[in-house]
Amino acid sequence: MKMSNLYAPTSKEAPSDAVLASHALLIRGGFIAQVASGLYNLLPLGKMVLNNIETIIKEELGHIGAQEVELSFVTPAELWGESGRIEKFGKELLRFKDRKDNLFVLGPTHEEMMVNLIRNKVTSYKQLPLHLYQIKTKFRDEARPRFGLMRGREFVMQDGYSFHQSYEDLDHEFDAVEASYKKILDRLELSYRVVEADSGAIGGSGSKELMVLADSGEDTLVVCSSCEYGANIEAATRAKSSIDKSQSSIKLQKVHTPNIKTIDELSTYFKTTPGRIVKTVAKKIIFDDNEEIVLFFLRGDDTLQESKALNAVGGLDIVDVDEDELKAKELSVGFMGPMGELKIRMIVDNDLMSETDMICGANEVDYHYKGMDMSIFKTDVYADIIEVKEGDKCPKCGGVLGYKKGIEVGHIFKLGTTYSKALKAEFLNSNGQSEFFIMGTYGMGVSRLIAAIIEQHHDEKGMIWTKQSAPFVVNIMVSNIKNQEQLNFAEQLYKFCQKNGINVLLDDTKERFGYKMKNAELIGFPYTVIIGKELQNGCVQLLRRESLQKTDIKKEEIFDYLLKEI
RNA sequence: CGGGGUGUAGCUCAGUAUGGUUAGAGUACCUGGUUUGGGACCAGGGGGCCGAAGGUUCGAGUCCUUUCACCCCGACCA
Repeated sequence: MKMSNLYAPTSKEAPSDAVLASHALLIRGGFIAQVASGLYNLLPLGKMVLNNIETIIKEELGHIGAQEVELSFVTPAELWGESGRIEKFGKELLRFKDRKDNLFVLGPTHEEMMVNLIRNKVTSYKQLPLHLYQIKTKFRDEARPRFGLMRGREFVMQDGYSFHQSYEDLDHEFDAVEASYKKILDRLELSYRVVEADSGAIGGSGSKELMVLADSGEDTLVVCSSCEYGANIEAATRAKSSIDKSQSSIKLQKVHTPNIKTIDELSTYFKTTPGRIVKTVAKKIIFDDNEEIVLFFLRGDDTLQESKALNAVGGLDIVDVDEDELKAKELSVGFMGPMGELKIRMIVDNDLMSETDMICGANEVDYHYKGMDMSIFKTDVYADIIEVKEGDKCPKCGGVLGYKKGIEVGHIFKLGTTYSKALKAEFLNSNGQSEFFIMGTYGMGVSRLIAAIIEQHHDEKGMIWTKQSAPFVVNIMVSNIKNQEQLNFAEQLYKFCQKNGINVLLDDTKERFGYKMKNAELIGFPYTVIIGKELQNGCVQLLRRESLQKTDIKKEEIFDYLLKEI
């Protein structure tokens, strides 16, 4: 490819609405162009990078026996009715009707379609396991698309679905996909972490996310500094805290605490640590057909993790409660607690189990109890509902936990029979009995990976592509194309690269040296061979994008040098 | 869906508080010339329904009403 033919409109200035480096650089480098909110056109350079990533994914998934298919982007709404997700997905599903007035949905993910593809066709355990995947445009009408390719409404995803006759077999495939996904990220030279994820309302027996580490990431991860443990903050756990519990014989006692409401005020007043105070958090939980106020109890120095809280009660949504609603339940802010005849559902954090000598609200203005014993609760109200803090102890090794930010580029999920049941997809086992398929689902955000790579590989001058993702690995730059000697040598090297399978671009534009250099740095070719004034001394220069170091190389040696280096 | 912000040349933005020549700059683009190792210089040139609709006024980019789009924070996100 010659630069003079390449459609890559670059610009010096960043678009005013780009916040993330990846977003700004992709636009400045002429990789993408925005169409509307969350919709982007991929230009030649962007498409090349996407192709490169897809090639790696296909190679790696091929190694574990997954087969590529391509399902229709337009999907019949009936299927979404069968699984019940037409309601659950809500407005995120883009619906429309065809000329015959049939309702359709643009596919946001393809569980239903994939189950439909194999049901009544895969009918025997002898045909299992089966892993089918596709790399395909998805559409989700997100409430708030943002950050360029990071969170678009239309995006490219690799989505795989596996079918099994046993959970052991699913576990096997799950591990194989994890290994395969890690290989893909390794080849893209990304630094990442595999973390435990919230399985959410769908349930299932396990779910992991692959997180590319970047400060700009939208997810908060809890990671251990001394072992491999990592989890999304929505799913992270910790070792039980070791609060000193020396005294246990103190009797329950009501204490006048005039206008003392906050955990800080209470710990000062009682001369104790926040960890010995029971914090009461009231939330409204939305269910399918009703809503309910629930009290959550946790240590004063902990905070409620809303996803965990929601999972603990099995609701759809968790929202704040206003003071009037609390008063209607005879609760008052600052003095709420578990004591008394409250007809309210209560959930207690695991960490409080079997504690004694705690302080809690008395459900009476200006009063608290001390000497409270947690044994008043039955064990079935306990759940893990706290948000792990930095500095907490690792549940695996006891090491120190800290936060990191991550970009979710992959999610693997043991689905079980959720969809096969809903869509009545069965096979006959070796005893001739009918069983639902046990499924796994695996997704990787291909277009998001473009952004993720840049978030991890860029500097103030531009993008820094890795060899496997770069649109072109070598850029041959002719300093002055009016110089016939330079041009001739460049053409010679260009042809040599092409013949030897090196992905090469020849910058034969009429621009001046400075312009070409800035452009090469912006686009981020891993290597640029500068053919310029040093040629008269028999030398060319090799610029490495990552270090920005220029090395003089004898012109007759550059050929072998490139072959060796790339 | 709540809160905030912005729409003027391809791009980045002035101009709008206080209405008044033909709406500006930088950059990009075209032509000619000079330059040629870090986004060059000189001269000339093209490019605007001032987001859209309605209104007030002798007169609207500027004031009023409605509306649309885009961005940010939050909620949401298999």
